[in-house]
Order: sequence, then C-alpha cells, then structure tokens
Amino acid sequence: MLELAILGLLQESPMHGYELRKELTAKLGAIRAAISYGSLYPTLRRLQAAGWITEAAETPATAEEVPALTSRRGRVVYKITAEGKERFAQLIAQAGPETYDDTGFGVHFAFFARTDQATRLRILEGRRRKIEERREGLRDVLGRAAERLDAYTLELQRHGLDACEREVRWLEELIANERSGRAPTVPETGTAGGRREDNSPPPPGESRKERP
Amino acid sequence: MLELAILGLLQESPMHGYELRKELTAKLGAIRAAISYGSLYPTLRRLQAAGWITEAAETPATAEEVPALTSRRGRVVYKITAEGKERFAQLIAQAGPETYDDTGFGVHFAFFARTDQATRLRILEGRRRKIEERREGLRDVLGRAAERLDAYTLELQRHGLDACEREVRWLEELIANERSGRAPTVPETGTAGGRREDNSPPPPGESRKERP
DNA sequence: CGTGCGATGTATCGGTCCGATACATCGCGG
DNA sequence: CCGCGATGTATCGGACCGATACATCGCACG
Repeated sequence: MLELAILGLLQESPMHGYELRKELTAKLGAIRAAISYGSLYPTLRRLQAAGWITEAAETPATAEEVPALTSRRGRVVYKITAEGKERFAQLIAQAGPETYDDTGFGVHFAFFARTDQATRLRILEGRRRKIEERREGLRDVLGRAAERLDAYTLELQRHGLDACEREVRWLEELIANERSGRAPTVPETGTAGGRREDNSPPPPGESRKERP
Repeated sequence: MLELAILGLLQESPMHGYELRKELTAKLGAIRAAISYGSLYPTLRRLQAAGWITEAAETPATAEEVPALTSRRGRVVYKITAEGKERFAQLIAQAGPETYDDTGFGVHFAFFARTDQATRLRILEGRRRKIEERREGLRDVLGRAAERLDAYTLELQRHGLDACEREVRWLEELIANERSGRAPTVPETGTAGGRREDNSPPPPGESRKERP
C-alpha cells in the first residue's frame, strides 16, 4: 500500500522523505494517522532497488566546492522513473482482496483521479460488498449473540454497525455518480457545507446506459 | 493489544485457539476484521512463556465413560493464571498513547465492563481528544489545501471528517453517561434497529468479586 | 460403501508496518 | 550565545497479517 501511495505522489512531483510523509498525511489523513519513518525509508530503499524511483541530486554545486566545512547530509530527493509509472499503473488497476480493506481502499480511492472509470466502479462495488459483509456480521452478533455480551460491547457493535450503514450509503452515492458519468460532485455527505446551487442535474431515474 | 484481548477473554472461560479467534471476532468485529492465526498462536505461546496462561488438559483423567467419540485429539485449551489476571488488570488500567488509536481504543472499550469508572472516563476523554485532533487536521486540509487536491481526495476527507464528527458526538454521550453514573444505555446512535427492551442494566456495579 | 468436501483445529514463514530512538542541521527568539 | 522546535535521514525490534500446510471429523451425495 505504501508503495502505491509513494509512486502516486512522486508522479505529481519529486520529493524528499520528509515532504513525502507530509503529503502522505495530507492525502491519507482521513484513513490513517501518519505514516511512520520506520516504513517510509525502507520502502523508499526498496523502490529504488527495484528501479521504480531514483535519487535526484538536490545540491546545485558539486561536493568539491563546499568541502569539509559541514559534512552536510543533504536532503535526498526522489523522483519516479518510467518503470515506476508503469508499476503504478499496474498496481492501481489490479484489485486484489487487500484493495477492499480500510487502508487499501483509502489509498486506491485517493488516487481515483488517476484511475479509469471501469476500475473505479469495480473498486467501489468491491468495497461496498465488503462493508455489507461486515455489516451483516455485526447484525448477526447484535441479534443472535446479544445476551452473551455486556452493554459496552453491544454499544461498540452498534456504533460499528452505524458506521457500516453510513459507509454503504456513501458508496451507493459514489457508485451512482460513477455510473451517471459525472465527476464526484459532493454527494451531500451530511456535514461539511459544500452547497452547490446547481440547477437540477440529470434526474437519477432510469439511466441504464453504461455497461461495466 | 492482542495480549490484552486474549487475557480478557480467557478470564470469562478457558478456550482453545480456534474458539478464541471466534470470540475475538465476535467481540471486536466492529473495529477489526478477524484476528490472524499468524498472530494468535505466537501470542498464546508468549503469554504461556510469561506464565499468564497455562494449558489445561481437555479431557479429565477419569473420563472413562465416553470413548474416542469426543474430540480429544489436538485441541489445546488455555486458561488464565492468577498472574495473568494481575497482568490484565494492569494493562486495562494503564493508558498509553496506543490506548487511543482505533484498535487500542476498541479493545479497551470492549472490556469496559471490567474497567473501573475513573479509567473508563479517562480513556473516553483521551479518545475524544485524539479524534478531535484528527478532525482539526482534516478541517485544515479541507480549508487551506483544498485547491491542491483533486475531487476524489477531497471527498475522502469529507467522509473522514464526517466520521470524526460523528464519533466525537458518540463519545460525548458516553462521557455524559459515565459522569451521570449510569451504565451505557443506547445513546441513540441514529440507526441500527435497536432491540433491547432491557430495563436499566445494573449501574456501574462491577463484578469485583474475583480476587486472585 | 466410499469418497470427497467443508468445518474444525494447530502451526509456521515471510513480509509490511509501527514506535522508539538516535543523530544532525537550521532559523529564531531570549 | 544558547536553547529549542522544526526539518531531515536513518535503524531496530516487535506486532500483526496473509498464505500456506497439514490433520481430523461429520455428513451429504453418488
């Protein structure tokens, strides 16, 4: 997952590690806390070894000009290679099971702007299926095993169930949007005031033209 | 975290690994998918080495009646020791930073019935603080860096922000409940067809009868 | 009657990622 | 001039996951 995220970000512009982490945090802040250096740097090394990214020299002058005054350990700027772009395209298009867990889905979604519509639809539907399964599991527990669990545990399940239902609805809207061919126009998540006094978009009725 | 969860579950009754995993999944289904055997068995080994759990023979020595019909091959039943109970009490009471991340909070919350009220309150407030910080981070990004991000990424942030606001409200209600001394009485999460015509679950009267 | 198959059950291995830690530089205010 | 917080690179041990292997049991189906 980290690999995909790094490749995606470096496609926008070359960066050094620290910067990468900040961009990563900004882009993925909704789904994970903050990427650790303990995974970032080893991954960068791995990507470099695989030839998907390269170091780009940052200091303009050569090392001979500014000698031993300060053995300045320069920032290491990475840029993506042609092979790296291929790798990214491959990773972003193929959807394995890990594509639908919380982190995997989040990363894929964050790069939907670089993903073709068919793949977007496939991923959204896969994610929906997965969340629906989790939802059913929670309903089962709340229905059948409720008496075996204490009030706090039940409350946790209830909250989780609520989050599942909410996410399914969110996904439904996104899927409908994709099918209608429109870009993601703030589907009224509930808060975060994106208004849009848009004059009636095409009615959501029977528009079954797209075939995935 | 796994250690805490296992110790907590074994305190209810002895179990073997497979059973443990199922109970774990039922109890923590709201916060994580399903615990992997790749972590479960090594952890069991570690707990056993530390003396916090022991293997319990499954068939009593005097089981002369029922022959080989009952399963007596292989299953390794674990039970918690007195030291294990102490360890659990220590882990459940102390709150480090990891207590407030998604998984850590979920596990602690799932065992709130075995946690004293002051600790419950402390954990709920710590969690709230953490979520509020994440929420502010997302608001920052949505406010200040919105033009740098594409529509999909923004939508992801919006959804995450919504989830944060929702969780903060949920925590507020739980905190208010704790302060008023009541047990968690379904705080109207919004959906989730609630059954539970339960007439006031026992007030925070802990079952503190067990004394190691 | 057997045969295969899904549930139960224990176990390991390689790999990803995290948290703690260390260390060095830079700009800035006291 | 000194400290201190932000910037910046890097490693190490440990937690956890996903794939895989293997063995037993009950039972449905031919």
